[in-house]
Amino acid sequence: MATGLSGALLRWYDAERRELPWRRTTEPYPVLVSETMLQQTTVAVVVPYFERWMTRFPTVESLALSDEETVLAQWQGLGYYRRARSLLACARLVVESGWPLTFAGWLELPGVGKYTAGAVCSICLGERVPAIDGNVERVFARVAADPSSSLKSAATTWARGLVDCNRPGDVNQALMDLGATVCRPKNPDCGACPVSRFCSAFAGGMQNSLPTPKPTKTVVQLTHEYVVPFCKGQVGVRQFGPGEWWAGLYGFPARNGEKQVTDLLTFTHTVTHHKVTASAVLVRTTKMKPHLQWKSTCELERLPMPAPHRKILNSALNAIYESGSNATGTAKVPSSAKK
DNA sequence: AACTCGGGGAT
DNA sequence: ATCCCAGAGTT
Repeated sequence: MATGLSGALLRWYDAERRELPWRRTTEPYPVLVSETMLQQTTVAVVVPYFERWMTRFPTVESLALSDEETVLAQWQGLGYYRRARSLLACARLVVESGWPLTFAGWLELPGVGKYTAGAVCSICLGERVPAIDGNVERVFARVAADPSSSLKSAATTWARGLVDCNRPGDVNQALMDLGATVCRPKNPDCGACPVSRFCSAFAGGMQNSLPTPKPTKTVVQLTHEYVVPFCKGQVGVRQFGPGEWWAGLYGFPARNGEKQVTDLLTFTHTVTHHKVTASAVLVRTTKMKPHLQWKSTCELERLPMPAPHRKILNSALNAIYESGSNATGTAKVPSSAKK
């Protein structure tokens, strides 16, 4: 029987926990998929990706037998595409050698760091190891009223004591649920908090000034102009190379002085500390430039593209189908071209 | 320790 | 517009 803070936390968790699709099981495969998707990504965004992924790759064997492009296509739009490659590599290692049975074994898998190893081991194996994410760091900073700018080490020591019980996986997930729904970054709901009586920040009325905010990085402004080449019903794309953003994924080439263009759209997207103002134009050509890969709309659906380029593609397909609507008015925008 | 790597939702 | 999210890997 857990007592004190962890006991109050678990009682709250049993009553208030979020019902999430990956919480229906403690099998390592779905748990690893969810934990990988959740790295630096919000729960609401992950849920539909997780459901689709488990339908497309229901078992670790089915994932291991897939090719990288198919895997990346399932991941497209989630960002941090290294995670998808790591997950594929994990699947192949696991099919070869079996699931790791210890924290140290999990740490050796690609894309599995201390957080993910702790989460999977505690949830699937019942190992008493902490899982320190941004939520847990924030909860710790407030409970301990710790103003430090580097909380990882102290939060780990603190959480090690909390998970030393019969339900380490639930303690870890309870801390994250608490951080996500009650001990929020802004305006924490201390009135609804099950551990407020253990919280030093609450006692001192400092919950809104902890944790200490990190210095903001300066944002670099960039402008990217893209061209969507169109020829005989096919679209020209290129694969991003090593060292480029979105290496290995597909998208559109930079505009290079093309005339006779159709304006498509202008929008901004943010890549870490870069703010890019992107614009794209459509160019209808009569020759398929050989340095590009020419794809039908059907093939484009299955191609892994980062979100901004998928957005450009959809805009281009809309423009093409509008101008190409025939006398019978039967031309339709493919469902994949909807926003 | 500092940096890269995506994208989106909440405020 | 800013913050920050169930972080990991590299330099």
